[in-house]
Amino acid sequence: MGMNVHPVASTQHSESTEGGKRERILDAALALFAERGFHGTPVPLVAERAGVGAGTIYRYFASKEALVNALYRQWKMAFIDCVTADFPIDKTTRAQWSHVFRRAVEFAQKNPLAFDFLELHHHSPYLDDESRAIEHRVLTLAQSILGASRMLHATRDEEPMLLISLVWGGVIQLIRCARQGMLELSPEMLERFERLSWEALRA
Amino acid sequence: MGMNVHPVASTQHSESTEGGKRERILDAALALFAERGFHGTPVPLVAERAGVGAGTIYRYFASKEALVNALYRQWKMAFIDCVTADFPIDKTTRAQWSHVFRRAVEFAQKNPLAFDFLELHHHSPYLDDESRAIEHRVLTLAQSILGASRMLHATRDEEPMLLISLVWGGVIQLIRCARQGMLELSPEMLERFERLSWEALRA
Amino acid sequence: MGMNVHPVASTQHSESTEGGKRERILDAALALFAERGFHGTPVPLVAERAGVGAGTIYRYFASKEALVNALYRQWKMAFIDCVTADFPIDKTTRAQWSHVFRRAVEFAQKNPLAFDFLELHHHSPYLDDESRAIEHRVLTLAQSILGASRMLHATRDEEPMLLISLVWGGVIQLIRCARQGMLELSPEMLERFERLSWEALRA
Amino acid sequence: MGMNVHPVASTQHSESTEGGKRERILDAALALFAERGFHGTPVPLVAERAGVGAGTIYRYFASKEALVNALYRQWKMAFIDCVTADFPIDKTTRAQWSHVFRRAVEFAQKNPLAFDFLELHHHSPYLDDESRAIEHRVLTLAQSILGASRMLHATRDEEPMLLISLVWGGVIQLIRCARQGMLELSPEMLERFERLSWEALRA
DNA sequence: TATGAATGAGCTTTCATTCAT
DNA sequence: TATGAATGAAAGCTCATTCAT
Repeated sequence: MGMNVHPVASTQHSESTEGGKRERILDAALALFAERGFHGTPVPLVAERAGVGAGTIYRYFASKEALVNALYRQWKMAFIDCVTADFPIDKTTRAQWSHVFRRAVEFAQKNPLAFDFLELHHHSPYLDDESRAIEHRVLTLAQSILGASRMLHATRDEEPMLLISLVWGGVIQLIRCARQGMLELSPEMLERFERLSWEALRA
Repeated sequence: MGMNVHPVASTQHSESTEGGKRERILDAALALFAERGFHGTPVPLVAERAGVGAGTIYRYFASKEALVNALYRQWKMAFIDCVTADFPIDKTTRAQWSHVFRRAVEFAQKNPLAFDFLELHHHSPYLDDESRAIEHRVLTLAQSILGASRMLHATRDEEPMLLISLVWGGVIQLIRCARQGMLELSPEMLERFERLSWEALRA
Repeated sequence: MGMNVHPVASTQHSESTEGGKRERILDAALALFAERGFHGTPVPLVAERAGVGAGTIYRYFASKEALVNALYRQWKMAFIDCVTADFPIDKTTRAQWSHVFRRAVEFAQKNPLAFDFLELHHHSPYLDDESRAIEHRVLTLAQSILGASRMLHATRDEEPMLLISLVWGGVIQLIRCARQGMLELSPEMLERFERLSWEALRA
Repeated sequence: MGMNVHPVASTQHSESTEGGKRERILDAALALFAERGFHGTPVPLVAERAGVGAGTIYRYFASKEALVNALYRQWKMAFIDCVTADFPIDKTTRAQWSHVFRRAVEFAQKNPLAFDFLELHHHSPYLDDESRAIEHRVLTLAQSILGASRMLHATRDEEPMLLISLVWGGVIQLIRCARQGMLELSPEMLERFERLSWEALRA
């Protein structure tokens, strides 16, 4: 739960006949932007997939750029919420990393299109300042958590950005490999990776 | 040398007046595709930056897609060559990882546009099978090397893809962070990251 | 009175909350068509300014063209009524011209938007035959009056159309100049122009 | 002559197969803008009439607005040149007015579309500052000439703008009437109007 | 009766590609 | 061989009109 108050769960099916128009447009845009990129996706195609008229999109979003930004924010926030909800703030750093890792993988598995979209579009020129600001918040949060656990000697006495790069880049790559069929993300495999990445983090 | 026989060195300056037209076109396309993406870059703009006529591009490349594929292959190969050239096949796994890590970072620092381009475009719908095949070769190579060192108990007794994902994803993320100014890649920092990632790999 | 039974007085304020919807629509259309032209004015914008729903306009007017024609007729008639009401049929031609001139200027000053609208739209392709017929009636009237006074040697022994063109074109130009701020239409200035134009007409 | 160095003479035929593309576009735009207005004329229609591709227009003009401004300036300048060329600066004011009147009528008869276009579009919101500046120059010139002749007691001792409004508005109206078939502009008729308007001007 | 969300045809503009030079 | 003017299909977007409410 937590993440379920967001449109996360409701959006991975794409040709729904029910549902608000705005949501249908966002769903269609997610699938197409993830697959073909922003510039590679014509607005009329989004409209067709959403089952609405082309003009209708402009009743909900001021421009194609506004649409991609709305989409980006929605899913970035959903991802952040998913990972941070029920964060075991009073547990060990070990437990915290376990939580973050599991939630991130869970999000990517439940929302594969959203995961691809976020990976594909982060730091694109058409993202506005607000979208980029959200991006920044995650890093800041991660840095502060790791900074704290470093003080407690729970994690390695290292520059936090180095540790974050290693394990977070690792997680993203893991999911990508799985997406390309080079690896099957069985519960056992996930546990092994989680242990492995914790080895890289811990003091 | 190794990597120097490839167009690596000649391509990071972009307005050159000398040089073959084909190369000038590829250089211009690299800079523009890296910055604005494939669909976001008009062919006439590539021509202008290359200092050639728009029609000339079509004398060297059958289409815009052919151009991006040629570019992708060129740089992916250059990257592979850079990392694999002088590979210390007879040294310790530790030395091998050190070699790979240093070369990858070196490549990214010498060819920032190429690094961005490869990251941005991997697995795009307009890449053809041959381009994708090259992508695959790297992984296969890495897997076999790690498989061998696993046998020798030089690296952890783990599924190679898990280890590869972790450290390789880490390297890519490290470079990205540096590109965005969140980290300065000083020699010392690089050494620390290399040690860190080796810790994750080693038995 | 005369002209006051027409919607002349009620229409130069534009955001009225009272009043019939039809009238509010016509008022909004007048302001917008005068400022931006027919093709330059979206129907939804007319609706917004009129404070009605977009669909409501189509309950009162069959189409945008029907609206502009209704507007044209309304104001052309209002103008004709304004100029012809209380026409001193039994006075001297001199007095008659004075009346016409004063009334025309008065109309333009009281209804600047209507004056601009009529000037901008006369003989537009989207005006229908009926609208154009009204246009014609004015000229015919003027010609007959001037024809009569010519017989009486009150005005020059000239082709009436020539005299009409001169003084009527002059009046329109005078008002235009004033609208553009190139001239201030003080009572004294008006009197001077009236005398001048009479000099052009009189025998 | 004088005006013949400008594209005046060459532009009233519209479907020409010879001629520069830019000129063909301007000719087509003139006819269509004069007939249907700026907002009422789609760019592809201009292209079709000019016998060029739709995209070609944008090689010559940055936008539809740039096109209408170029057109406006071209013809406004042509008109000014036509009226001012060979201006009898050292002759009587009477001769000067005769010159201006004849040239203006001549221009309107040779370039009926241009005359309509200029009349229809003057002071439109899409005209830029430069276009408007040209507009202003004419008035300033006329005012100074009439101011001078007033000093010499060659014309009435009146506010120049009043006289200009009267006779210039008259000329425009005369041409309009002729265009609508309400008057035939025979040489004799023109001479009579010219005499009439001079009567209105002279001391 | 009145609405305004929805539409899709049509607008302005761009751009991958061609071809006369 | 190299060009870049020209193209027209298709892009992003607007708006006159409709119709379910």
